[in-house]
Amino acid sequence: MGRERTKPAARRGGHTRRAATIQDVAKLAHVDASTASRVLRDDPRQKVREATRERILDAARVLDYRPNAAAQSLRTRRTDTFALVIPTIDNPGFVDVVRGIQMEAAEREKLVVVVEAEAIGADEHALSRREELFARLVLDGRVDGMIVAFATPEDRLIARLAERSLPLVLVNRRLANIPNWVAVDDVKGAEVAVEHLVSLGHERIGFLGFGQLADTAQRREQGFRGAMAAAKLDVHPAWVASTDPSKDGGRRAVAEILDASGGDPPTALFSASLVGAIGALAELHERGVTVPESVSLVAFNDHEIANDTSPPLTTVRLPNVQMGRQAMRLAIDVADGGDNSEIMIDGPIEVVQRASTAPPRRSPN
Amino acid sequence: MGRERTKPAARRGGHTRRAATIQDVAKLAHVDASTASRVLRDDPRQKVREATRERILDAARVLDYRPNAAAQSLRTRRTDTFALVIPTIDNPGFVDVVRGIQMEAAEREKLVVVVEAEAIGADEHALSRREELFARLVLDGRVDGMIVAFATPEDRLIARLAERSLPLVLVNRRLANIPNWVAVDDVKGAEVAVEHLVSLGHERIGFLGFGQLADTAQRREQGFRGAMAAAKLDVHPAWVASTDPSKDGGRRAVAEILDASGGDPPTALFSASLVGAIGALAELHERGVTVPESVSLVAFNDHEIANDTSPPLTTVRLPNVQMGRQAMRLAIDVADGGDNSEIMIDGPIEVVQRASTAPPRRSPN
DNA sequence: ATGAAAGCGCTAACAG
DNA sequence: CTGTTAGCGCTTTCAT
Repeated sequence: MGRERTKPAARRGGHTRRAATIQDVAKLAHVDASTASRVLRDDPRQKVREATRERILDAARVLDYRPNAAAQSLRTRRTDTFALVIPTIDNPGFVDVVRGIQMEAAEREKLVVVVEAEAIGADEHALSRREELFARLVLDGRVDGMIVAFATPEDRLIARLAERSLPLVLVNRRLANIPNWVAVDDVKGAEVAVEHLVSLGHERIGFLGFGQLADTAQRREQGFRGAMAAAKLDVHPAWVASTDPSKDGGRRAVAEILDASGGDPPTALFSASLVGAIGALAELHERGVTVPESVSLVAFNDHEIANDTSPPLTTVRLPNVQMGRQAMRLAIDVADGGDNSEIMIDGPIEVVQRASTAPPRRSPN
Repeated sequence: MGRERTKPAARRGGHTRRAATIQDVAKLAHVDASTASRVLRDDPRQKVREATRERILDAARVLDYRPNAAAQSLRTRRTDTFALVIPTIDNPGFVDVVRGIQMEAAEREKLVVVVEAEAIGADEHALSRREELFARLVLDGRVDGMIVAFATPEDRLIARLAERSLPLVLVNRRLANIPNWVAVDDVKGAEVAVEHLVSLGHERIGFLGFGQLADTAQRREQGFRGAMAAAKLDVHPAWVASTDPSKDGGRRAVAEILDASGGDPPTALFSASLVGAIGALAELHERGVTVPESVSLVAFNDHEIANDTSPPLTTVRLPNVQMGRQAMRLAIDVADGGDNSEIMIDGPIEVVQRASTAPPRRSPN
């Protein structure tokens, strides 16, 4: 690691004039601070004469007044800030959800602290560091609530947070003892994928599962099996593989199925994960199995990246942005003392047809 | 937008017992709050008898004491929190930088608020909403400083922030009047890319430029031209195109070059952006131009996604994680009253050879 | 080595 | 309709 070329510089980074306080505003407007406070937050419970209000507003404008967040939250015990915990930023499956959360937050004038759990590290000290960080966020009153997305159920942290009975919302994950969650309909998503393949004429359909520990994984498999049964199709045990939700996991899952099914491979595969499908594609390509000619592939969750693989991947798009928005709303509600709730997003679930799915080569009939 | 299936639930989301304050700790340890404070922050300037210290520490442990962040920062005027502003989370070029920033922050026990500028919206009210959000972050004392990454120079916001002389660090962007920046060596990165192509035997090399307004874009072009000159190669004007840094921009840039160069197209292209290169690849594919047989393509900035295109993209990898870490360090330094500095990251810059580059078909000689 | 006292900037009863 | 008072939880002189 090279030494950087540094050019120390001119001025110091210090602030200039001290920021105006509400006292300053009050003084300038010839009123008491409490009156200024009422006007500035337009407190609905208290009437203020129009002339006074004007004077205060003017004063605030003149002084460029900004309320001090620390003082405000020390007093009110609210920060208008929420923590969002995700495993990593670098997963196409998360992007829309994060976006939805941030959009909703922006509109409701809340701040979002994104904590990337993986960034905290994976060494031996990482776990305690992570706990420490969570503790600081939550227990020190820096946030009004917490949104945990795509958590791994192993995570003891969630359990510990739940104990604290701090407003906590789970996204796309349901856990015993955590009363608040928002999820998309994984079962239906999987069904839609299978129905797409069936409508193309496939009858021998395999399943690439990921992260068995996550409840979403189980529901996707359940949806898969349900749709297969509904279509009166058998699920050959050798056509089902489960690994971890990564590109490499996708490769291994495909390898497993291909190796195990011998001369009797499926004509189509449903991957319960988009990154997994990308890995699967790579493995198929390496083995000379053409897509979609020899085997069709459809993945759960859509993202622009599906356009860039070869062939472009057919996917099932879930209402992820909506899920994010709803999660943020729920977090705000709960922080405001609202009731807990369990929310299943009822948005559109649709196939985004690209080039990786086609009728099976020898259309069975 | 369908109504969600909501199941309101059991308990309310309220907290349980009130958190212990430093007063509680002090009382339990039979000392004054000020003494407790000294021990708990292990203030180096003040000696405390070992026995007393133990008692206080024990009390804190027993009560599970956590300092209240708001009170602390109201008093000390520090939040140990920094804002990170990025255009969007969904850009492979940003991932490593964000990761670096977060890692460094975790190690230095700082919190990072990630603000995704795009998430704030693009409608007519978005700009003012964005300004408002920035204002709240920065001016309300919620953060000790701000890291702005990949900013678009148009952004008036930065200028306004600079006026406030709040600790502000630019990442991968240099702007007049902003004294703090951290950047990788774009010029060298571009040179390395060109040298790679030259070493393969290419002499007719085109340039896909992006986002002319950004200074990085200019430096990459400058590196390109410099390396071409150094290799005594001409840059045909028709081989240079500049669009916006998006997939579609990449498509258009390629189209432009192919259309303009007629029967005399370049044998290799250097794309100053990874997403741009992905678009370029798509356009080439659509036009039946094979990569790398008909034209080689190398992109600035590496990311795993480069493995998933077809063919996999050769890239130049910059020390982006290092840049992120350094940015965080600088932000902390400046917030601590340290001197401003301009830092050029001096890390490894290397070609990641994949399948999109090869010697030109008819090796010139 | 420890305690007493003051105050950061704001809001929320309570008076008037 | 507006002012007075008190205090959120913490740190920091200043005494002792």
